[in-house]
Amino acid sequence: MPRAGLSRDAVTDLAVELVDSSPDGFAGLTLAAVAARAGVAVPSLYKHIGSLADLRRSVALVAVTELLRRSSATTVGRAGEDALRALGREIRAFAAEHPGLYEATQVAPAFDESGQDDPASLALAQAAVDTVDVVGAVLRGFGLPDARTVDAVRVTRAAIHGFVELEAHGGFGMPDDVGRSFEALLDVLVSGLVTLARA
Amino acid sequence: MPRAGLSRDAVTDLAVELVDSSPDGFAGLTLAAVAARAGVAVPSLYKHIGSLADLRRSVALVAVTELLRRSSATTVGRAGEDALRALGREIRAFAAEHPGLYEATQVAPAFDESGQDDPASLALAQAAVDTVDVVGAVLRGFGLPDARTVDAVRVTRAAIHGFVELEAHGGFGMPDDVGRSFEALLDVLVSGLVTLARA
DNA sequence: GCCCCTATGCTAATGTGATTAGCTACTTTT
DNA sequence: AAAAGTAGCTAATCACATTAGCATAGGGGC
Repeated sequence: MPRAGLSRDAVTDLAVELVDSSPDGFAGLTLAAVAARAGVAVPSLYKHIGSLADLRRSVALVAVTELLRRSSATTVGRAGEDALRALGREIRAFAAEHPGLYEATQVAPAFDESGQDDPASLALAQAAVDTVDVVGAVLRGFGLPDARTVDAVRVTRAAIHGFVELEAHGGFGMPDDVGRSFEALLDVLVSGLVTLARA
Repeated sequence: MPRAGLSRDAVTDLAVELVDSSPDGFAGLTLAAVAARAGVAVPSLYKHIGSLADLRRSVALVAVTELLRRSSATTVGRAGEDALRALGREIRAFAAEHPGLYEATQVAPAFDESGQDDPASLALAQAAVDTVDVVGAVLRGFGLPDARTVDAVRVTRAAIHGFVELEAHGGFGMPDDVGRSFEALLDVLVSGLVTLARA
């Protein structure tokens, strides 16, 4: 029996491909499906990953890392309203191109109450924090009072995430152009944040 | 063997209770768990429901119907900004009191491409439309041009849903008061929609 | 009050998926 | 070339959904 030459990264890569090509998205991530792609029996995967939950977190780390990369890339050299609009569009584009990965972006790290958190979960938590920090940096240009910054970051994340989620799950039944509605969301966000900064 | 006296509604009610009390929320809805609560063997449930997916949609119908009821109740007699704030707070409160049901609210009706949609799915779709219509009615008070109404409804739904989702899934890591951030979301929404109406 | 019929419950069996245990053989190290 | 570790395998177990087929409870008709 020849070896398949797998590794943790190789398995994760297969899982990432699967998640974005499966009609079930992130929920379609099963060990059976990954093993089939790898040309290997299901239990063989356990030589490289600890469990399905572990693999899910690996995929989540890839997802958050990529979202962070794109978020950073699109906002460097921009400020204020310009940066916020670019960030919003980039997140929406990421979700459109990688629906499974976008879902994975919401996976929580494993909290081990014994304090023995695994490194992958720590990395995932850190990447998530970094991604939120990008939003904070983008909002610096709005001149919000320090006491309101956390609120503004939450509002921004909520608005963009909510839109992308509803869009991805077919939550918009009307035939009207969704891209236009997203621009309206950005308009509302920009003018609302400007008002919030004045309060 | 005495009969358990089940019915479609009784099974759905048990499922509704389960979904809100299970730590796994809507994902914790399994036939095994429902059967245990009913004091019945798992296959017995099939006398009352068609499948797990069918039961999920039944729960979703209960959830959307209740959300619709509360949304309507809290907005009657209010208008404009007042109505929008009340609606937002009510949806957030519903999600806090019934996390499982709030999740269920996002379940899509079954689309049978043969055109043979079952009545439960039609009812679910109708209830969902009615719920979105409440948002539309609330926004009437903002004097938006007709061409912008759909955008505004989408923006409003996205913002509120996104916030509630992130909050429910522990997406807000900072220790700052989340209720205050939600009020900020409503502030941003109100001032943003007013601006949108002027554009 | 008795019989029949249907609805509601059951057990048994199948399929999918995750996980663990234990075996074997490839590949690298010494 | 032997030793050692690693990466694959099969077999078995567990949870859950689903289907098939059986038994009976309990109400409607006589």
